[in-house]
Amino acid sequence: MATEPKTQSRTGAGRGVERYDPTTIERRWQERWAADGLYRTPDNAPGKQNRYHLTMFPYTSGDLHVGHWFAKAPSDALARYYRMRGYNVMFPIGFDAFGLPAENAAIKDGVHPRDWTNANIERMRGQLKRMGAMFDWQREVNSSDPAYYRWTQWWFLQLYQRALAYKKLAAANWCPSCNTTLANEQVIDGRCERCDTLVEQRQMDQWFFASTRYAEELLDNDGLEWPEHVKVMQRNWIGRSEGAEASFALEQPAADGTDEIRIFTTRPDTLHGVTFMVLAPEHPLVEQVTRLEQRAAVDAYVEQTGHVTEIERQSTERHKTGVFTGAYCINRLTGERVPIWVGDYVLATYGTGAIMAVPAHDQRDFEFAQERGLPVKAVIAPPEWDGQPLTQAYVDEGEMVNSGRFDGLPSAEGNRAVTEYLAEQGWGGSRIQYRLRDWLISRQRYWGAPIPILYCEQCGTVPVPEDQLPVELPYDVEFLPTGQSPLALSDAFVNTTCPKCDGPARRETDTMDTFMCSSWYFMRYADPDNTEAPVSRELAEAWLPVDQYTGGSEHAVMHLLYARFFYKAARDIGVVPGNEPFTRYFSQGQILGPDGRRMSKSRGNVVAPDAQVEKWGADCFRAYLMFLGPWDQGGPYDVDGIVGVSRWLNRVWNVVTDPPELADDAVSASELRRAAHRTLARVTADIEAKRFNTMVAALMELTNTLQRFRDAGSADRAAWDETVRLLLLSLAPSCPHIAEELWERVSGEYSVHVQPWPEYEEALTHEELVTVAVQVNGKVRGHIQVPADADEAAARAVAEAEPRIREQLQGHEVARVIFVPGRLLNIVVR
RNA sequence: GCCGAAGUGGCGGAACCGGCAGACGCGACGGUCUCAAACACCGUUGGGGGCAACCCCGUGUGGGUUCGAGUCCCACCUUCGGCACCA
Repeated sequence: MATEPKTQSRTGAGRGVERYDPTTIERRWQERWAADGLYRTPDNAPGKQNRYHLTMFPYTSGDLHVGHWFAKAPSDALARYYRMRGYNVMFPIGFDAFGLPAENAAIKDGVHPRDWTNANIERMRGQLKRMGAMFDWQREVNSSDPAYYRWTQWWFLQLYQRALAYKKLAAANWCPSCNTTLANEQVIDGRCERCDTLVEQRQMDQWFFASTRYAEELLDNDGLEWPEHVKVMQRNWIGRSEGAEASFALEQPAADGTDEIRIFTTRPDTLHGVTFMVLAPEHPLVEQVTRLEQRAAVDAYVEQTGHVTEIERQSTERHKTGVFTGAYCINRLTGERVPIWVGDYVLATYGTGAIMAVPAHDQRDFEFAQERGLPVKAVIAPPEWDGQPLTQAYVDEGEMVNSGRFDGLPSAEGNRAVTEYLAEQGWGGSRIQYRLRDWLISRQRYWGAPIPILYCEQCGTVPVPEDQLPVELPYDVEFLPTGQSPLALSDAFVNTTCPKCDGPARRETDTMDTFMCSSWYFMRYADPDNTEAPVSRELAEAWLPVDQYTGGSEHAVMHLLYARFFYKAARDIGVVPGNEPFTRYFSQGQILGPDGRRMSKSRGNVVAPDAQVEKWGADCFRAYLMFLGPWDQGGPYDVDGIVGVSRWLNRVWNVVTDPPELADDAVSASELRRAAHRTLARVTADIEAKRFNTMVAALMELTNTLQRFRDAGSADRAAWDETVRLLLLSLAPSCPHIAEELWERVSGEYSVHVQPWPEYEEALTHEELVTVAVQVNGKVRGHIQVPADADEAAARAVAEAEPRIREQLQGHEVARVIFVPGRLLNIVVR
């Protein structure tokens, strides 16, 4: 039992027991668990099934915030529960250690990104350990460690070999504040996801991953046990459209021999209604087709649209600008001559970067045509159309008119017929288009994994041979706020020799998007020290895919989509089993400041977890975060509410360490055991459904029941012991320290965390006597006590014996009786 | 504009399949212990009425289905999240 000197409680407890002191017991157990390797997870545990639980690894910002606790504490409770359920559970942790803030700190404060990051890891590791989670620290990964990013580079080479990584010159999202390019997913409302700066477009030679090649497979997420809204967001992001591609003949072929404009449309049934074409300003044909007399106007327009920010350009409010090129093409279906315009409402990056404009049946084309007096030709008849010119675009389906041989067909059939006809004639055919763009991974920054490519004067683009990995980041570089990557300024890094011809070569100076590091970190946990491969096939099969992933929904279309793409590529490379990285995913809500707004230093509403832990203890803080509300909702952190959880844990402590007089007592035996088993049933169901708030409430109720018996002075010995035992076991996942301490005191055993999860007795989860509400005409008029298995006749007999009920029934005729066993009796009278 | 989620006491929230609305907490109020306090302990706490047993009203708004609706259906309002010239 307890070995340290007992401190006397103050007046309140009044019973001369030792007080609950979370700080002391939490430190002691954390040390003991670490010393014993209690949370080391073997790759194979005889007789146990492996189960992989994962919480997103934190970015090394320097301090854990309440959000980290909110994400990780319930996730830990879940992992601990499955461990008690008999699984060999892996619950690893590591650090997402590459990224911009480290480099910005270097520029601002003169600290090297590596030192800054490592110091942060050191601090965060301590904070994470204070949480008392069952992390297996021997599996820790650090994405900025050369032993890790060597494999990030290896992955790049595998993708390169399979032509899944390629370099192209394209308009890229450029954040002028971060001085780097961004992937599409990292631009939110035209602004940088990190720093909120307006994003510009720049033509740049950049590395991409061909994620669109997996678009169809990524779209298929039905089988995943993920929140529906996340699956919907991903489907919308991928944005599959079925339609047709069609070729329009240029009236005069371009200088380079191009003789057509290709467009994508989802409405081939409107092809006869084309009255003009629009090219995106970036479209290569703009330069080619523009006629002499329009050149000045077109050049000025293209120049001007280059200065429009992406957010302005994409605003639907903005009126549609454009300029005529002077050139024409031919609608092959009608032989009509169609003018070619340039307009920035057409996006260069979607479809072919050119559209056929059908003002009669597209709102945007209609607006464009109206302003310029371009003709509107109706080819789909609106219902009850009188043949008069349209005053607005009719965008719904209808019957084809003015469409020659296709007249009379409804839109759906028309789409098919026109597409087939285009294919027959060699003018196009059916096509599927995605909104998803290939993933731009080049970053013009230092603190990331260097792209393992070099450029040789003789051999061109040469991948760094695998045995020469990692391409290490040089430590000794200058961090200047020039907008140039320090790598580009480092001669020692840039200048190298070609592995093919031994001639002089220059290294690629861009680094990889840090989302690349986080796309495979969960594989590395399975085999963190492997020097031959990112993960061995054997261990990949032992652990992957992840059984339960938890993290914030801000990653719904970034990390989670990239990781899915990456896993499919890894599967095709032969490294991992299965098709999806995360079988189950749960997205927790966001914890806000006490004022209901996002916590931020500038708002002064940041709650520091360290202070909460110091004041209340880790168990209390963990349980309070679980108790706040539904985990997937999040919400404001109410600093005053935690005292309720603290009082509860004190009650748990007091009731367990200072039991009442114990004897044989049939009444308390029955009541206690029923309460215990009912609670266990609730807690079990709640944990599995991740309803931690009601789980804590159930545990509080059981504690209150125990306390009631303690205050009464006596209880049945066996039932009391059983109830305390069940309370501590079901408390263990959420409050591991106090559960361990009290478990040792009552049972003398170690550790509560290796105990099997108890089974409840079904029969004990129901009451023997139940209270049934008695209604007359749907209004509650009284309550009766009946045996749980009483039938309608029995319940009615008891009810009608009640004076109040009899009074209500007097003078009325019973029309109907509804009986819900164990709950309610409703007597309907006339 | 489109898609998704949600509106319940002073506050966070609970209520499995349509069956006693407000579990569990916070706060507030009253009390105990204390020189005094508290993160100690006990009690009360949706609103209104009644001395009382009790009665009436009440889950964003308006309608509907039902013996019975927070829960189902229709319309609307509000809030939050996502997407937004994607042809």
